[in-house]
Parts: sequence; structure tokens; C-alpha cells
Amino acid sequence: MTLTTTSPARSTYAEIAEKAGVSKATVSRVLNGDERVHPDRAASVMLAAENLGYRPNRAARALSTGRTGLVAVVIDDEPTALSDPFWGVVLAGISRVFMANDLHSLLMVTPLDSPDGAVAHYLEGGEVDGAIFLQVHKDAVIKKAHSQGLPVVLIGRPIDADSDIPFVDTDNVGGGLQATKYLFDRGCKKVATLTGDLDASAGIDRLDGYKKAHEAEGIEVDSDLIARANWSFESAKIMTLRLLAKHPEIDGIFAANDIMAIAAISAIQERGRRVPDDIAVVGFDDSLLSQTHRPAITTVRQDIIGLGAAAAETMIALLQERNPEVEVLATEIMIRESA
Amino acid sequence: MTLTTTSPARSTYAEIAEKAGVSKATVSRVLNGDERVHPDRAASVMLAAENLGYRPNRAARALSTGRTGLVAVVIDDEPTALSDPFWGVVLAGISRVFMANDLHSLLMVTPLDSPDGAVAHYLEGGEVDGAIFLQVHKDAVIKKAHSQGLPVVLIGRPIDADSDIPFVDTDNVGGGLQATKYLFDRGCKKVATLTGDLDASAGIDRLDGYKKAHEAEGIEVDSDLIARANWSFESAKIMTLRLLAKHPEIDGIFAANDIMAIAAISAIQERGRRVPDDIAVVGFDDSLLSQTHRPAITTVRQDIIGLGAAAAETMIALLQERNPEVEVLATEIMIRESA
DNA sequence: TTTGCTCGTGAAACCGATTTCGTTATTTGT
DNA sequence: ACAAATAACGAAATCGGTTTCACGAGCAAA
Repeated sequence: MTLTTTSPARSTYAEIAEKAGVSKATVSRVLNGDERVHPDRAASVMLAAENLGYRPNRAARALSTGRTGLVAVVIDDEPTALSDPFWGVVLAGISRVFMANDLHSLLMVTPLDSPDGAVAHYLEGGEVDGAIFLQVHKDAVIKKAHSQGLPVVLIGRPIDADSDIPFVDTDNVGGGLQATKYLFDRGCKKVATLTGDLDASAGIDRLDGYKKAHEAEGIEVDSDLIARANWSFESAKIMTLRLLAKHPEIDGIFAANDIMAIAAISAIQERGRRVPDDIAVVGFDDSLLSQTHRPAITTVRQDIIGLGAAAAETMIALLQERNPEVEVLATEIMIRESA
Repeated sequence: MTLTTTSPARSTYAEIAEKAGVSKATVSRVLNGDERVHPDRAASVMLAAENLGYRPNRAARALSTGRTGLVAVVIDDEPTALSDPFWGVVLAGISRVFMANDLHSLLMVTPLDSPDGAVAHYLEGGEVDGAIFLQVHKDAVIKKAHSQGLPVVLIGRPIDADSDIPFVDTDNVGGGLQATKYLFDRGCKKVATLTGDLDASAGIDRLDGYKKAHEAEGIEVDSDLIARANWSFESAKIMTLRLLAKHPEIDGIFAANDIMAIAAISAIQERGRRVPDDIAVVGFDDSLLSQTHRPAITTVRQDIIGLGAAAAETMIALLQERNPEVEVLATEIMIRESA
């Protein structure tokens, strides 16, 4: 014999209506804040609902209004995507805001390759009220969804400038500028950079910040000091060794993420130079790595929870047919040992 | 003027019924695989559905069947929880399996402190068909949900042994055993361990594996060599320095995660000893850190995607009222430089 | 040939909230 | 004081599937 207590039977409008001596229509009006109900009746409905421990049935509401209260959160399923702690934190930010607004996030981890794939079907089917996209490589699905009128929010600036899809992003340009300027302020004369993947806006923008810092300083950008890596340890290590061989006078490196900063330090030390005394290194992300690594990495912190929250708020604005403002979140430099 | 194409009007049973010249009831039977429909009719229904590009309306189905096709995935919202890449990968595993089975995961990142909090309401309200819990500290909510008959799956072994809640877990005992045995096989004579939080099953079990390895080797466990840390870099570093001071003869350390392994290495090197020559170190998790750190960490790999997938499959079994088997996933040792 | 099944099917009820529409009671305008 | 407008509310239709129930056809047993 199992001891499973069955959950208490759920109450419905019909029961509330009976208890309060009104019709279902009136119950609906009261519970949806319609002003035109007599205060006394409204009060008795509220009381009855309270006493019955009423909880609305989402499916029923969805059926009659056509809105589900569900927002898809789609991650392009590269094997490694979610192993980046970044996305987990973004998810947390999204989820918090949604839960506070009686919305739910439907997580879809799946390849976005085909505009007719499984995700596309889900997004079309009216199963969700909107979609937030993370880590986008192919945007066909997104454009399709957007053109069909589904509210869509991107995390990260879209690459084609003429896109009118709402997005939220970290101020990567500002962050790159902060990092590079910090190196100059520290006395560096020759600052190189290890870029991320330049097909992604984060990579492009951080490099852009690096260039802007040179401009501000009145220093010509030497394209020889720009090493195109791809976020990975290996690529960054190879590029750093090459940089050092060709330009031994380099005294500062801005790496577009922390992993590459660590790779750079590793390469620098292999060549018998010291960090930060001979060469100062700044990373990006304020990852756990940057805190635990020795020397600890000076890095650019972004507000990741805030990024998720901003995305969720943008979605809420869209759902209410308000015009969302593009949010670009500020960064902050965390000074540690490597620079 | 906006160019928003509206999505194509969705077709319904009524339209299919008309086109195929049958009733809605028959359409329902065919589309749900009821055998008792004449094959000819069935075929014409299928054809009509195909032509109309029919997609079922989840809300309508949920309303009439009482099942939503949604499973809550609940993460106890410690600030740091989702910054651990582990959970992101688990989510990916869950999501994949669910999407292949026409289920959806509803992500809830929220504190689980009160058994009457927001989550509890959602879980009670019939809004989801089941719930998978990650990273559990307080289990009141879980027990409540389970006792009300909601299908529940835990990731990680529950701490109280008499719980009858289904769970999936990594074989932490086996992993601890593998790691410690490897150190013995390598010739270590005196192996210490840095434990995780011993309030969590992962911490307890990995320590248990450490003890089992001693048993197998016929070596008495010296409780002085068991240093209680709490997964963090700082705690592990302090404990390692203490261990080294008190027992300079230690020649191997099993750390219950990679971060603590790195901390141990850092402490060892500060004391002027070499890794792995003087002291070999093994970690746990096969995290990115363990791969990029120098020396690279020898560590125990767990199948995290598989863990998520197993949880999802257990949930599916529960939803089909089959008896799920408890899954405990094997680990694998990754030999690198630190041991 | 009649009784009793089973089989295949459609009409209609149903799930629970929303919304339209019409009715009654009250107020406003002249 | 009477027509017209307005406010407050309930009955019933609606959303799109699922499920019950009843009915007729076909077939076997008697």
C-alpha cells in the first residue's frame, strides 16, 4: 500500500461563483481586475477565491486567450555551449524575472541548423508567446520566427546591422576600451590583443574597443599586434608565442576572454618573461578561472545575471506591445595580479 | 508600416474532419493511434492532416486530458548555483531527451526555502506533469510534491537513506575509488584526501570511495589524512598547507573536485615541492580548469550529459507509470600531468 | 429467423477560463 | 415626467482537443 496523498482537488470558477453567489463571468471580471464590478461583490469573490485556495488553470486560460504564458529560451546546441558557465547565469537571470511576472521559460537546447527543424515547429505552433535566443550561429530560424510576428529577443548584438530584432548585450566595445586603456594607464607602450571569433559580435566589439583606446591615446593601431584567435586556450597560446617571437617589445596584452589570458600567461612564462612585470595581461569575463588562477587575472567583469534579466524584461515589454529600449550593460574592470 | 507577416492560421480537428469527410472523434482516434478505425478512413484523415499542415494545440489537449506535457526543472537558487558549468550540461542532457519525446522543460531558478513558496504553488497547481530537482539543499518542497503524487526525480542521491524518491546519480563512490586506487597503483604510499561538503551526497560518497580503495589495498585509513574542505579553492588551500605541515610524508592527494586539486597544487608548490614528482594530485569533474591548468590535472570524468538524459528518461518512465530503475552512471579516469 | 455480440462511427458533453451579447436597473438629458 | 444612455451583471457561446454514449451494421449462436 502506497501512502501517496493525492493533491487537493483544484477549485474552479464555478465553485467560486457558487460560493460567492455570482456568475462565472463576474468571477472572471473580478480576478482580472475589471473595475466595473460592484466593490461588495468583488470583495465576496475575492474572499471565496481565497478560502478555496484558488489557482488558475493555465491550460484553460491559454485555450481561450491564445496566450500560453510560456517563453522559449533557445540555445543553439553546440556540444560545448552550455558548459560555458556564462549561459547558466544568463538563464538564472531570465528565470528570476519571468517567475516574478507569472511567466515561464521553456528551455530548448537544440541545433538551430534548419529553418524547418523541430524548434521552428514549436515556435510556430503558438505553443509559446515569444522566444529568447542565446548563442546564435545560424539565424534563419530566428528571422523566420520574427517575420511571423513572434516576439523575439536576442542576447548579443545581431551581426547584420540592419536587423530590427530587439536585443540586449554587454557593452563589449566599452569593455575592450576599459581593458586596453587600463594597460596604457599602467604605462604599457606596446599593447597587443588576442581576439575572439570575429564572426561573433562579442569578438568584433571587444576588438573595436581595443582600437578605440588607441584612438583616444593618439596611438596608431598596428595591425600586426592584432592576433586572431578563437576564444580557445590552444589558439591563444600559439598566437601569443608568435606575437612574442615577432615583437619582443610587447609589454601588454588584452585577451578577449579569460581562458585566452591564461593561455597568454602560460606562453609568456614559457618564454622566460614575467607577468605582470615584463608583460601585463588583461582578460575578459571575470570567470572563476580568473579568480583562482595564479597569478590572478585582471579582467573585465560583465553583469551576466543582469543580461538575462534585461532580456526577460525586454520580452515582457514586447508581450505588452510596448516598445522595448535596447539595453547595453556596462562593464567594470577587476584589478588583480596579472596587470 | 511594419512588414510582419502573420503566421499561417492553424488548422484544427474540425477542418481535418470536414476535408476527410469524417467526424472530429474519428480524427482524434486516428491521430492518437486508435487501432479500431477502418484503414481507408485512417489514411484519408492522415492525408488531410498532412495537407493542412496540422499541428496540435497543446493547451486544448492539456485542458481535456489534464496533462500539460511540461516538466519543471528546478534549481535551488544559490547565487552561485548556475555558474557551475555542471548544471548547464545537465540541463542540455535533460532538454535533448525531452524534446525527442515531445515534452518540454520548464526552467525554475528559485530559492527552495519555503514549502509554501512560489515553486510549491506551481508544482501543486497541475501546471506541470512532473519535476526534476537539481542542487537540492532543503528538501521540504520536494517531499511535499512527492507526497502529493507528483512524479519527482532527483539528480544526486538523496541524503536520507529511507527516501523512496527516484533519483539518478554519478557513481561517486566508484569515482573516488578509481582516483585513490590510481594513486596507489602509481606507487603512492600515503594518500590524503580533500573532501567536499559532507552534507551533500557527492562529498560523502567520494570520501567513501577513498576509504574503499584503502580497504581493497589492505591499508588502514588514517583519519588524520582526511581533510574536510568544502569544494572551494580557499578551504582546500588552507587544509592542504595544514596537511603538509603535519604529514610531510604525504605523496598523493585525492581532491573531491578540480578546483580543490588546483588549490592543493598551488599549496604544494608554495612549499617548494613538485607535482607530480613529490606529490601526485587527482581531481574530480574533468572540468575545463583541469584541462587548461598547468600542470594539467589528472581527474575523474563523469558523464554529465548522460546524467541529465538519465533523469529525463526516469521522468518519462514515471509519467508512463512504469517503474523506473535507479541509474548510477560510471566514471572514467582521465590521466594528465598532475598524477 | 430471432437474439445477442462486437465493431466502427458520429453526436454531443466535457475540461476551465474568457468574452460576447442581451437583460435589467439606474442615471442623464430635455 | 419620459426617452435615451449607461452601468452592472448573467446566460451562453467559445477556444480545440478528448471521451462517453448511443446507434446501426455485420455476424455468430440458437
